Amino acid sequence: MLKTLKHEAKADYLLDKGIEALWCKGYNGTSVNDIVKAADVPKGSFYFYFDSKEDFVVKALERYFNQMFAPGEEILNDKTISAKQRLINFYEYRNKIMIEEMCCRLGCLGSNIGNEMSEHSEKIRNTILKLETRVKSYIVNVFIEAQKNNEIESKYNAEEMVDFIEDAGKGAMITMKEKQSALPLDIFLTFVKELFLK
Amino acid sequence: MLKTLKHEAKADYLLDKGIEALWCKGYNGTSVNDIVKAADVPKGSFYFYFDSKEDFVVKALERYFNQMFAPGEEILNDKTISAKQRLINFYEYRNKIMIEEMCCRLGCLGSNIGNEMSEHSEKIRNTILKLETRVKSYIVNVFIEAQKNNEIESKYNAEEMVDFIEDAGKGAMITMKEKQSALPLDIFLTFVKELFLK
DNA sequence: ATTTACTAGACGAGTGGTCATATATTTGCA
DNA sequence: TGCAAATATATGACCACTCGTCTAGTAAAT
Repeated sequence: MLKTLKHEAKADYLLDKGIEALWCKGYNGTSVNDIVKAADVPKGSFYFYFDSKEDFVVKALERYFNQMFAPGEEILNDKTISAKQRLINFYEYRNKIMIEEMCCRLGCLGSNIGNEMSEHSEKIRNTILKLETRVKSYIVNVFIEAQKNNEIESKYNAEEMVDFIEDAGKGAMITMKEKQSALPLDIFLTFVKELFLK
Repeated sequence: MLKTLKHEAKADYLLDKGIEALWCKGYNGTSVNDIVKAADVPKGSFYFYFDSKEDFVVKALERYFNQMFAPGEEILNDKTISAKQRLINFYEYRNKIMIEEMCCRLGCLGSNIGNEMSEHSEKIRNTILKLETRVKSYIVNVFIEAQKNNEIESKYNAEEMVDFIEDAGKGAMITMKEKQSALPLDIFLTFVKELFLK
């Protein structure tokens, strides 16, 4: 039991170091060597903790989503604040993370890898699909709550509207990287609020 | 002069074959070998026609945008049709291309490579920025025309709104790849029309 | 004969992945 | 409790292959 915990701790350490590299350089741009060097772990150990590079990336994505979404989940669940405001706070928080912490250069690991690998690995594609669906369901719930409270126009299908907004956010992050500017995220937020207004 | 034409024709041929591979597998997923094999050209020739892989990709992006945007430009410039309808036709056309021709699996070469390489190659980043800016300016012009005709709500800044819509389209293409479904593009179009309505 | 167009194949570095061997750590039993 | 047997973890050399690039050369045109 203790050894299992130690095992998991080291695997997580490798994942954390690997996430940094993957986030910046993508799947094909990141080698197993990059990961073990960053973690200062011998190459052979990598394959003791993970079956393959693909397996590593699947687990990295799961860890990334769980870590990144935890604060967002809290924001969305804070019942002391109106549903609509929670949505706005959530998107503002996410923008802030992308701008400040990552200097407009990295975007979202999930959509980076999703864009690069969906066509080439079913395991990775399905992992991202599953994780994004989970995040989206939280947002949709708050969205529906806001519609019930008449804070957001209720003629729209909540699922579809959240899909659209999430996609607009994904695209804004690509343009953010291309322009090395936070402007696309600002514009994104402006129009999200606009859509809520209807 | 003749040899220059031949030279250019062969370079273009390599570009066309390379675009296919790049589109599907990205920058780091596509090797120089992949390109020369697809074109059935000896490997050594590659560096006779291009300075480097990076140089090749810059030229591939330019060729891709010029080829892909030509029909779109015609649609946007067809003065027999109202400005607003031209915009809708343009986005419908683009969706159709992405869905039918590419089976929801490839997305846009520009934003694929932009997402993968912006952080790692200034040449590629600036090329994509330049090409996307050119496309966007055409759209903005038609957008402004539609606003002048009162076909589209004119309280919005045209540049910003087109930025937002273009980003929403980029993101929808990522999700399309992840889901292997055209639905994200359909939702995108629905909300674009909705935004126009205001 | 000289210049120009083109190509084969080698170069060193790096790829994902394997494996034999070595060392801790835990376990079952005396 | 002591200790051997079993298990878990660590290590880096090594595999076959691919990477982007370049040099030295052949083929073709002038």
